[in-house]
Amino acid sequence: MVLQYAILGILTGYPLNGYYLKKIFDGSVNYFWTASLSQIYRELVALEKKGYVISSIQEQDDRPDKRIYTITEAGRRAFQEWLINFPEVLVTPKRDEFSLRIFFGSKLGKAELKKQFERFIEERENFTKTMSENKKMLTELARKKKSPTSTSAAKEELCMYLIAKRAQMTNQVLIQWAEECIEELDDSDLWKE
Amino acid sequence: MVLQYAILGILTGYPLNGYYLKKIFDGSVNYFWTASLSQIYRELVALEKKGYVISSIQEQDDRPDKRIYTITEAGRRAFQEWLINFPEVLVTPKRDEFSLRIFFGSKLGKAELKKQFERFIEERENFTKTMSENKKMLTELARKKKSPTSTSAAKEELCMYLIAKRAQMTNQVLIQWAEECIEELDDSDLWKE
DNA sequence: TTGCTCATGTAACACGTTACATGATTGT
DNA sequence: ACAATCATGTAACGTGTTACATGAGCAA
Repeated sequence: MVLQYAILGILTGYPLNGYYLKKIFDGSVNYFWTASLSQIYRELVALEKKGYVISSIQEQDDRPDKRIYTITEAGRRAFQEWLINFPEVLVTPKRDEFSLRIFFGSKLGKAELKKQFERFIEERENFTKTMSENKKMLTELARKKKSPTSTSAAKEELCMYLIAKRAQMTNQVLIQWAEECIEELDDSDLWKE
Repeated sequence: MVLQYAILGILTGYPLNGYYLKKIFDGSVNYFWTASLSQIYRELVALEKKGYVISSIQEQDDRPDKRIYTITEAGRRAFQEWLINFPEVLVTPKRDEFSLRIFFGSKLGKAELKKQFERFIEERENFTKTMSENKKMLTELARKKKSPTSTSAAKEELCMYLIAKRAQMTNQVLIQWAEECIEELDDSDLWKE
């Protein structure tokens, strides 16, 4: 359900094929909602069945043909309705294997634990870089998209900024957390290795 | 897969029935890995098929009978092996409907957006309280559990502390983020309402 | 010549959610 | 009287992952 609305939300801006939709996903929505390509293809088919999108084939000579999905009026209405009905209970299942492993980490060696925290920090620092690259992609896309008025475009930018800020802030605090964990391990004399 | 190891990890400490296992889950692992009761029952059956746990019925007069699951030697080995083989690629799918809705929030009114951020802050503040209550439950449980040595018990406590700290820190930063979002909205003149 | 990107999809399986069924006890 | 807690489970459905199949163009 939620994934379908995420897809509809992206399609309100511009018609897209599944493959490229996934690219946009990876550069934006992906920070808070992940989806695989096969999932996206499946949901696009489901959305077309519902009449929320229509597809058309765009032939290409050098590359494989594209199936372009365009949102319908019914799709726009459905998306708008979903958005307005902000529910009290939201979907927030958590699946963080790293935390789980650290939670049970007492059976791991000190060196191993430290190594994992260091790797974690590295990943988070890479994430910071990836984010700024994605930002470029999104601003490029924003230019392609004709917004009805400049105010609504500015509103969209604000919302994206707020979400990007969240990603940045949590990323930052996680790096700090991991650094403190390493310190904590260094200060601890529970391991003899 | 991961859920099965999470369950095994808990069962290394003490034999439990599904219902109470879920309670412990909600008070600890739940911060980074959620699971429903029916999922836990299903995985316990799967674990027994694999020979990683064995169950026995504990009859009760006043309450329904309990099916107590005890981890086997094979189960302990499987868990230990899983833990040691810290993979490079970890499971971290994201499903955060709140962020998704805010991301597409430009079509929402300013008042509505502010309301949602305020609600978000409230929830986060409740979470802080819940955490400290859970902490009490966990320390009670820790007393029931006989750890082979005091050092390993202390190690376990350290790991739990590190994970609790993570939950606290991210929670804290999310409250700060939401407060800044409200400010940002207040400062903005993009809405006329 | 090996692997990546573009491009679409199917099929099988694994995992997660929701609803249903049952029923005693305890607290408000 | 009503709701919550304790306690276990099944069944149907919805969602997510992984592997497979196909194939051209392009860069190292």
